Amino acid sequence: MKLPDERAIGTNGKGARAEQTARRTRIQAENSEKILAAALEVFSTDGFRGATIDRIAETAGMSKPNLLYYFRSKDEIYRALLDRLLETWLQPLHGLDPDGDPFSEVAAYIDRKIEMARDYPRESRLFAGEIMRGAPILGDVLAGPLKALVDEKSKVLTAWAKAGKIAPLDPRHLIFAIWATTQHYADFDAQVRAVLGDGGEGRFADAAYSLKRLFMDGLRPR
Amino acid sequence: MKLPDERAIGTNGKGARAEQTARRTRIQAENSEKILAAALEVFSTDGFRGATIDRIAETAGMSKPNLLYYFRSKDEIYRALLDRLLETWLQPLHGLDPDGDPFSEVAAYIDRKIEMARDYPRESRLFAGEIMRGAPILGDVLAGPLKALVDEKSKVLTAWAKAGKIAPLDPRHLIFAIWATTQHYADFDAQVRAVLGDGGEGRFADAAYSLKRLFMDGLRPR
DNA sequence: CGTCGATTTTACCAAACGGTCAAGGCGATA
DNA sequence: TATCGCCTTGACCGTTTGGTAAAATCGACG
Repeated sequence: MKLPDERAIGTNGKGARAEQTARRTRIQAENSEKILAAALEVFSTDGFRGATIDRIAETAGMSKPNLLYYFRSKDEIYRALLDRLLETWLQPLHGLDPDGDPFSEVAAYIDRKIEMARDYPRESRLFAGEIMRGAPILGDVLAGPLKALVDEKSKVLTAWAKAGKIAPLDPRHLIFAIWATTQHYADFDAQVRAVLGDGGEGRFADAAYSLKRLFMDGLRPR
Repeated sequence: MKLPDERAIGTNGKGARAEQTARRTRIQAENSEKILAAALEVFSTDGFRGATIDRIAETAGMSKPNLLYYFRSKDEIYRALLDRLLETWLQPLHGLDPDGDPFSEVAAYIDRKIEMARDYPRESRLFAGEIMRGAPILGDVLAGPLKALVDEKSKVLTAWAKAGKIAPLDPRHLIFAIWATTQHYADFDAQVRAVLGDGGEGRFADAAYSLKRLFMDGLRPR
């Protein structure tokens, strides 16, 4: 998924100075990676406005002008981060198989989303921060590709409901519920740990188990 | 609920200059209110680090030095906001009645939380931002009063489960699920609107309905 | 091992930032 | 309406911020 790049208009098409080089070097690959990793750390906790280039540079272990040799601006780093995260982020929903068993599919989707909350909490928080400030960068992606994907999978869920295989819930709100509950364990980790108290070690496994029970059978005793 | 106030140590106990006055005036009440309202707007979208006093002052329609006559620092405004929000925020959970009917109680709780997401989205985002950056201010409150409240209500849910009135889910993860799904409609409003497409007018009512169905009966068809 | 492009650094800039200060304007009360 | 204390302001300060310019250094390759 490609983010629209306004640099393409009105410039020579070249980005940061490092991109004006004859070919991409080993050092460029390494340092760009270090910068993106550091930026993920900083942006995910301080948000776009609260993050500073100095801090990202410090976290990446290099000087600010050196960082700006690889990315022309704070904005460019932020966009690069979002851009390369998008695919990863939507992959689990893509995997929802219309031909599979509805309950296995939903359970597997919950499992994958909980794994992502556990393994990529900073990515989750980066997205959350972008959405919470009104999605100024991702707005078009949400209304375009994301909506399209949700619409597609909603049809699958509706078909399952029509076939009597699952309860006839609004599929979009069901998807929201899965997103919300799973990402909660990444975005609100501080709260989850505080409430669960010391340890809370198995919180992701426990969450996956509880959520699957909840989504399958709800609270009604059987 | 009172936030610890480190100003109390090492100072004369007086806060901003407006607090050194003989008694609280009408103008003080009005302007403090205007400032807190503006600060809520700014902090909830830009986060603590991203928010600036200038912007808050501008939003409140007054000069920066004038604002600083009522609050000594950015930090003090932020703490004041969180402090007066805490009670409001936890009230719905307090209302969960051990003597009520389990299903009515949970349904009512979901309804109240969705109402709050609809009516106080900025408050929701303010809290979310504080938690997402690791709860540096609210940490003690989460591990103290909040954990205590959750523990208390968890006992209620566990008792209901033991009596066979609801399914035996981990009560804390159930509470997390209710928090996550309801606050999602405030914190991720931009995404919800984008996915639902034009209108999305009835989204809060639809969400309340879908969530209650989901939490009651889950996906299993009956 | 010399060369030339790639990389890094030092020094710097203008604007924005959090916050202070002293002086002047205003409003409630007598 | 005069007074006194509350309120507001403009000017200012040191620091941080996003970003630039040019010189110095590095390193891959012939």
